[in-house]
Amino acid sequence: MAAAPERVSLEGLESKWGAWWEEHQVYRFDRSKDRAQVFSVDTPPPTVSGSLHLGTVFGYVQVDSVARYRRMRGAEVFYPMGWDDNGLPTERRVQNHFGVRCDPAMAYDPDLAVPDPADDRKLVSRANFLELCDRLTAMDERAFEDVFRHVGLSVDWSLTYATIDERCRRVAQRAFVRNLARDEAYAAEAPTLWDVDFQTAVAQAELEDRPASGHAHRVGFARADGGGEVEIETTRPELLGACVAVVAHPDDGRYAGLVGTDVVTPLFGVRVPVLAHRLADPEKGTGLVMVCTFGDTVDVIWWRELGLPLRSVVRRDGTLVEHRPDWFGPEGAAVWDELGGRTTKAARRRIVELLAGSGALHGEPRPIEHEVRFYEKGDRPLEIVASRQWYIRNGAHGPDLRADLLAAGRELRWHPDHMRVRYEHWVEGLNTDWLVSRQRFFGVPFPVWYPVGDDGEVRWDEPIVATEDALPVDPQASAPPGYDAAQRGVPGGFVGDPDVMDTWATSSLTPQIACGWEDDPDLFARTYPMDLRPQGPEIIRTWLFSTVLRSHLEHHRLPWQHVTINGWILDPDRKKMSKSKGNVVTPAALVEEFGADGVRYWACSAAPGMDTAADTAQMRVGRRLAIKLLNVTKFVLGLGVDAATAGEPTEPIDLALLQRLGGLVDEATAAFEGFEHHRALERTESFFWAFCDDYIELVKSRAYEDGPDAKSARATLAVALGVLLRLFAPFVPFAAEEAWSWWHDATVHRQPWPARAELPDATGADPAVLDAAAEVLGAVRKEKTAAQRSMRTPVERLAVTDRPERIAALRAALGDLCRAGTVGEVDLREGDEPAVEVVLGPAPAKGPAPAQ
RNA sequence: GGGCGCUUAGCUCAGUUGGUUAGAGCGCAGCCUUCACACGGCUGAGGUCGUGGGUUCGAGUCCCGCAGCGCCCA
Repeated sequence: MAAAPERVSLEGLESKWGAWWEEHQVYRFDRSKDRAQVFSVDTPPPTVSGSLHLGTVFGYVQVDSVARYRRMRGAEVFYPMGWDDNGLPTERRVQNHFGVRCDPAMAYDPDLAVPDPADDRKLVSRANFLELCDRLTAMDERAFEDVFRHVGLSVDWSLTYATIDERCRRVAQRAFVRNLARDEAYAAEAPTLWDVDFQTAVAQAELEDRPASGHAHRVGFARADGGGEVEIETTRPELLGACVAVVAHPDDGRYAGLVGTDVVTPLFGVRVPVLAHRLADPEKGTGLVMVCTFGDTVDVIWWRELGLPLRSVVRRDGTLVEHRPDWFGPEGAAVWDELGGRTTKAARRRIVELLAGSGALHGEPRPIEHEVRFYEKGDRPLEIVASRQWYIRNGAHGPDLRADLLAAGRELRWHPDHMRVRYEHWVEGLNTDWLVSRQRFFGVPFPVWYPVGDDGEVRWDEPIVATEDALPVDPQASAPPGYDAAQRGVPGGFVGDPDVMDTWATSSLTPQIACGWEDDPDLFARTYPMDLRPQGPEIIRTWLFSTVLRSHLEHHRLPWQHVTINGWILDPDRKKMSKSKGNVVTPAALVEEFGADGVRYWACSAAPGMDTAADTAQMRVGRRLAIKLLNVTKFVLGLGVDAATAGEPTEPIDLALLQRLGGLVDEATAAFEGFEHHRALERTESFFWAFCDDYIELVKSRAYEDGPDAKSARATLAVALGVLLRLFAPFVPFAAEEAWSWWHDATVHRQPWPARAELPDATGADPAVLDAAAEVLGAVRKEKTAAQRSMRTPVERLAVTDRPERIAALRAALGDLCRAGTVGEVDLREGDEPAVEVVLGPAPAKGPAPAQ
């Protein structure tokens, strides 16, 4: 216990109390508590590639206020942190940071020096590349932890995990192996959305549509029966060589006679059928559309539903195949010599020239604006290629599972509730199973090998799945049971699955990872299913959905009871903050300027789900609140307040304050119970300022005196301060702890949350006593301000006319009112017209105030 | 095109089931060095609650239409 300093300050509180909390393990999880006593939080593992975004701090601080509240309510809070370090963002950052590219064919170099970014595109082996990923993420994780500690997140850092660490790899592989055993996961050769730059498959959840400029080309196809030409319209003429059919809507009378006949593609001379399908739009272009394998996802539907052949011309790097496809007619050969090997963009330009030269291009290409499908992290439009990929069933093709997942969404408690519909729309709109394999390096490998036949062919249909006790495994580094390492890649031997899991395939298991699923059954029983999943709105369809899915498949239950969704951070122009706009402020700089408590106050002022401007003015207000808290505490303690000698509140105005305080405690508690931290803060704050400006001003003179009246004031101040510091502790934990430390030894963050029952009995107190006194005091101040006089100016005469009950209430606080307003003569009168008359006296003498 | 959310003072936002005269903070203006606080305090000005209808004794609050902004999906 330290006495309040002469002059209070917020400087240095973050490091002082951060170190103290760590040393005393204030937030350490006590695993002797059982499930009913535990409140477990499934903290989002932030992507550790680059710098921490203010929006992340915003959301995490809100959650921390809830965690701190629960802890004070007596729950044992299970609050781990995780880092999401695997996946493409890290690979991309490693490539840029070190100037390297991964070449899986190279051998590991144990002596590889840390590459110099100036050596652009230096090739390194897969193992070396992964080491560089580990090196860089370790640096980022330290920086992130530092910021989180400085804003006072009350996580138990001893529970930290990273999505690429051994424990996460084991959980991800174990869950996958079980999915596989229950036929919830499967591999399939299928058309796949493909990013040609990253050269990896991407999932439905990672798509985004972007507006793009293009051209509509009218192209003539000859009728195979020699009956002239028909006209199709396409934005992707470079795929003409991949054309497998032409479709029209079944009700489109213009083509009723054409359906069922064949047409011939220009340039390549390939005979393709004209077919009817409901997805052909008669309003679009000519109403006839060519089907290619594959230009877009509708092509995939046509290909599948109409049983068309596969004729691919686009390779995985976004260029056209070099060799001439064997389905072309003789005239196609010369054309392909020009097109093969070109990028789709270059091929498009050339094929338009060729079509124009042959007369098959009708009119000029017409410029259009349309939506084009991109990988959300990608730079070029997605292609669709046929490839072998791993999938997890998600209800897209299973009505029972979909119904279960919809039911799970209804059972989950959403805050705010309207976020539920985003989940429902996503589940209802799913059209493919979840594609979980990625053709990348820094991720969790699939624990699967394949035999190689004596003929040298890989038996992709006969996977050898690792046993659970062997996990985690890297099939690129170890051999499957029954084989030895020398048999890798040789006839009669084996190969490892080359792919890694999508990041979400691991992070969809954060509840299992954090709670120690299978690895620590005792911990799991005490923490799972978890109480709260806090997260951002943009990852409902990815993280939230996939976590619900995995938990349903494995445990047949929700992974958590509640989910809170935080809002976006907007810059002062109400634009979403983003690095590309250059309007990002670093959280560390803001903590430096406004203090952790100031930044936290700003964050906690926002309701769940509410978009919020990055408003430094609000942070300044929070900083001021924190300072005020320290000053008030210093003042109250300076009166000689001491819990042991405080005595009992007896004065009507003191009892009035206590009754109001009880109401505040009820409100703040109810707000937190409903996950409305912002309401708890707002109510506490407004009570606090009225407490300072009115109540303290009214009673302070009395509190300096001796006798029972003074004791009543001091006891009330002590009780109120003790309650207020605890109510504020979740929001401004540093100032609250500092102030608390001046009169207590134990941390405020493990004190019991205030309850009405602990307050001195104020039943029957009239809260109007405080209201009336505060209002008349305000009238006196107003008069002094209007006369441009000091607040110490004596009031010669104060006359108040009001309803009888108001006059009675005022009389009960008259002594305090007169001292606070330096009032001499008072005239209280009952009457119908409320009025306050203030007659000011001469200015007080200069010099020190008389001793009280 | 569909869905969800938002629209209240110059700015940021409260306004819980419909109920006197719509609130707060910031900013602004004026005043006060007052013995917890100038990293302060006091006082004040400032709003036809986006818009048009409807329900009701009564609407910022409920219903319908429209507009603007944002996000998500197609």
